[in-house]
Amino acid sequence: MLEMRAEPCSLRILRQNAPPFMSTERKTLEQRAQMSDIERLRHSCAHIMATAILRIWPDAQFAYGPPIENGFYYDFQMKHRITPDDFEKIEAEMKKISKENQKFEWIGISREEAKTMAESGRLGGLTERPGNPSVFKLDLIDKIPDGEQISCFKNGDFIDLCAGPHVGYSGKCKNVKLTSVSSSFYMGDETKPQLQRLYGTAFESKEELEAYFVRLEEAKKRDHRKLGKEMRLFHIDEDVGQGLILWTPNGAVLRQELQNFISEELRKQGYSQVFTPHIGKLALYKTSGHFPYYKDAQFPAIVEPDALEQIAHEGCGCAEMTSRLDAVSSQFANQINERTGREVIGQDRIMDAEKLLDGFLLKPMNCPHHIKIFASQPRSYRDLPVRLAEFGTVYRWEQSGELNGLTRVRGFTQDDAHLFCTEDQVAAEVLGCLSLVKIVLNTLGMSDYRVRVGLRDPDSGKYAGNPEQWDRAETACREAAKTLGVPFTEEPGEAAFYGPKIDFVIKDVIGREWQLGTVQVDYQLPIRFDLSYTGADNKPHRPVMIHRAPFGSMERFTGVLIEHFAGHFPTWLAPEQVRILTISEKVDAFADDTFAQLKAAGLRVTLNNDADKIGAKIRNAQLDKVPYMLVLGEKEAAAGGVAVRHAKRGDLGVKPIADFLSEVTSEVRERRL
RNA sequence: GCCGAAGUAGCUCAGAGGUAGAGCAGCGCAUUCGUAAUGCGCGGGUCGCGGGUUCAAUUCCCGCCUUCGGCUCCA
Repeated sequence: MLEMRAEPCSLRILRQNAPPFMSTERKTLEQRAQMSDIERLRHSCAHIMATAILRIWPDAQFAYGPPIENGFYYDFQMKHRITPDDFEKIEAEMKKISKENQKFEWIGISREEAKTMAESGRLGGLTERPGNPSVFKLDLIDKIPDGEQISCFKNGDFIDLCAGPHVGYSGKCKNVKLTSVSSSFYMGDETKPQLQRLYGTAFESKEELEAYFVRLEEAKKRDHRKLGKEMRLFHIDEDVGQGLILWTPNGAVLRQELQNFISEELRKQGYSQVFTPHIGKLALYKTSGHFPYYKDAQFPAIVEPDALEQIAHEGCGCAEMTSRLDAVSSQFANQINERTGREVIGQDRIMDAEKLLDGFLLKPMNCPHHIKIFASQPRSYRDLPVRLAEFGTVYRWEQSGELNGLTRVRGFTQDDAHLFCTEDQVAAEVLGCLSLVKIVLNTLGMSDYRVRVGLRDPDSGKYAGNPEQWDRAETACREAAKTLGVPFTEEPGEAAFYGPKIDFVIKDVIGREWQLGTVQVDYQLPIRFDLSYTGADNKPHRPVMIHRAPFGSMERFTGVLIEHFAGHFPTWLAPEQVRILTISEKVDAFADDTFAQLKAAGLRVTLNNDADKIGAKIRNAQLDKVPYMLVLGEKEAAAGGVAVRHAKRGDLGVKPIADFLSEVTSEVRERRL
């Protein structure tokens, strides 16, 4: 699961969840016993796959082979590198093993016996393998707590360290298919050996197996990267840079409509729109605490031309420049440490003021800018809450291997806002944020989501702020989550160190989960920036900050949305809402007139008066996923009507233009699905 | 960043040590047609980039870039 480190600030960017099965933690025996039938089957398939691999490559050393959501895998190490060309051979061997109908037998052994078997290479092998000890099994044995029964399973000649459970006989495992091969680190640890990971899937019946691959094919058809290209929604260009999205005209319409929608809701909820630049001084992020702690995840600092010339003149090297950029003055350090009441900036970062280098940073988040807007004038308790909203573009240096279409990018625009309020207002404001998220998701028909409430770990002392404050904020989050009417889970230890949070995890139509929106309560940044407002008692008070983003980012949300609708956007979002299709040149004038009327009504309409036949024009419009097609021929011209065809609902018959216009414009205005 | 695979026309893809081909899209001409493809013709590629081997490289080798599948990461 996601690890929540002590972060100084803010909107955790919305990431796909690590699937729960990635955890290599040992399961308890009780958890094992709860394995479902299908998991049991797939886990047994992993053993059969290992057996097959060993028959072909006897040197293979196996590590860990669990069932996963849609199948199973086994991690192993061997000289031969598996490629998809090997799948057929391995599958054939697996089928053979299934036919042999080997019994899965449980064997309980002592720790000593287990170690002896592992050292001889017998454990996780078909025979003893002198000189090739089962290194991973040895390590796994060491991880089994003292006193716990060491459990093995044997099928045919293959004996594996395994807590089970398994199916009775390998004959059950016949509907199996290998799906992909990749690599992984032992125990998910980058410093440990890199293993080959072979994935497969298995089902009880042949029909289910086939249906699974059909579903996969369907899923591929709605991949936002494929649809994005086909529908010309966005483009990523090598010369611009990886992970940097170019929103093409069609995609820009989609994004603009989404932003208009959010903006309308924000106005209703009393937000103020702001604009801030894409960069800010390094000192700003030193105050917030983001620099240099997250340096690896940021684009490098931008140094002013004069300063650059100066240090070049001084013969300053890269390493020195970096440390001069990272450092702070003792005055700065004292100030921050005093405000927070802890030594958040160590002595090692302090440098003489004249050696310090300042520069700019492409903003990795918007909060510091919004904080400075809040702090730009004296604030009274009567002004609160102050709600500052911005579609703020941020830049983060994501690892190249992580980039993915619209869902993982290096520059993205958050539908961001920061709320500054009194302690007493936190509950109501969190509630307001959640209702906004709910409106957004409902409007888009995304009903399949769940909510995670991240609370503090009661046993940890890492949290900033006082316990009473935390209790109130956590209660506020919990109560707010309850009002959503959707299942939510409370996850202790998942809070940010500066405050509790609520994350929205959205399922797309295929069932994949994505973390999008988030609401976070923050007690820490107001302290670091020494924010205050004047209370009714005429004394300064510390405001509480709330970070929130219902979409998360325009990029990721759009990506999810494309897949959610499979490209068939509701009319209000469709880049092209209506296409007029003429049957022959004889109706060109009528078509022009109709086109002008729809255009005047504010619809995004195009006219296809090519010499193609009507069947071809309809086909093209269908493929372009245009919601409404108006077929115009001599009949319609004579009657002053339009023959309406909807991309999903088919032929809707002929109706007067005025009727069609009022229907579609109200559909768009109401943002109907 | 790590492991593996891939990159040929706008798109989907075929091909092979002797400087490339299909379908769709585009353009032109003909057709004037009633709810998912009218016909004929034409244009279009430094075969991702840079080196090397060779008489000859898009093809073989090396490096790089990008994409894909994972891993790791994800303020």
